Amino acid sequence: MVRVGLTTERLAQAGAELADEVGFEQVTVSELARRFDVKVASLYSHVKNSQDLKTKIALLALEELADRGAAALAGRAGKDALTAFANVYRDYAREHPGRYAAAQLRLTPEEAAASAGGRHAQMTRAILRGYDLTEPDQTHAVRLLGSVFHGYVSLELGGGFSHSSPDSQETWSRVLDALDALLRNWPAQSAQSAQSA
Amino acid sequence: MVRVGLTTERLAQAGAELADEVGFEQVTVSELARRFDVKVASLYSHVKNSQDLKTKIALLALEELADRGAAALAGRAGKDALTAFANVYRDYAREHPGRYAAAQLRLTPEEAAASAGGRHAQMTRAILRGYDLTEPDQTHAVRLLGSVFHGYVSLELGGGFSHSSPDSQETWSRVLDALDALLRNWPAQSAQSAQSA
DNA sequence: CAAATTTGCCTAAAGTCTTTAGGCATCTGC
DNA sequence: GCAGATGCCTAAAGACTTTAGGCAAATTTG
Repeated sequence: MVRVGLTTERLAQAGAELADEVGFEQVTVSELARRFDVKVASLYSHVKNSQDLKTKIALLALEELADRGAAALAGRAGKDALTAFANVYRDYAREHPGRYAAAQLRLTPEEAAASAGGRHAQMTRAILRGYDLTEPDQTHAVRLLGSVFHGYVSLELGGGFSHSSPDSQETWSRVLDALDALLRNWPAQSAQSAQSA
Repeated sequence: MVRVGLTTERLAQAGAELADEVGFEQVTVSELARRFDVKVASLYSHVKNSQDLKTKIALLALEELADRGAAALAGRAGKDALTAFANVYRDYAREHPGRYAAAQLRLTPEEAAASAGGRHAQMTRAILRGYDLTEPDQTHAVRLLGSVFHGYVSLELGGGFSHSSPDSQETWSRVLDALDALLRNWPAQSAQSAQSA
């Protein structure tokens, strides 16, 4: 009975690799046990259940993504920062599709609070320092950027932009141009949206 | 042995309702059988397997969404069309979260071709008729709109915008204002993105 | 209208994954 | 080196998936 040295962290790490290989949906406690050449029940000392394992993979991915974002943002401002940060998301999703899917897992409020989610929001807000936005427009813009990054990457990963021209890279560049232009020239509230608000 | 009259369509329909109630991930052939008060194996005459069931729910959702989009677009143009179409996505996701999740299922190229996906793209392109964009900018804009709609709705559904001010409705209105402004004033390709392309 | 055929739902069974309970061997600290 | 804690094990039950083969109800046909 040789001990292989399971820990929660190693399981999350191996789970993340598994997710990238077979897809986050296909990550299973059983498959993970197989990879460690260990019986399934053994994992339950380190992980509460299957959901818990998935949550830990999600938290890992959020941390990695936040670390990369912070590195990309260091010493950059304005459009340069915007582009670098956006590319972090896109590149991460392409390199680690399973982890990226994991990062999309719906967390409970407590898990979310303990996650790197706050860092992500802070970093997005930091990008906006290079533009001239005050509250509440800044928050609107943070949410817009999050939506575009996530939405684009997620559609691209789903194959939405393949097999059609122009290629996805070109659109991505132009979308970032467009966002930069929009942030430099953020429109005042329209009469229409004023009545609905 | 009373026959309850199972058909593929009724299964997809009931599956869609189940998805809205318990979440798309939790949709299971077994649970569906229970709801029809029928043995599990009986469903396998109407549906190839679990994946096939999910695909059929996804196709149903895509059709419904396209139908609503078409209705919303009729007789509208410009920002009016943009807003109406965007609200279709958001409202559908809020009314039918399970179906909306289903619509995000990754389809095979054949399934995708047979889906309402093409209608969605056509309708988004129709919105842009109210703005002065020529190819390839039109395609870039189609992809941007898809990204924002999907990204926003998906983050909102995940609870990303709750418990913080301003409320999500206000941001949504301002995001649509911003997109309208952007489309009316689409930026030329920047020097930066020109070199990368 | 009855016989023949098709169709729909059934029973049975095997495989996989999840999760809990309890046991023994291996480490750790004194 | 011993006592206790820890780590991985066996065993077992419950749920979902999927296939194979059967009987009865519906439909087609003469």
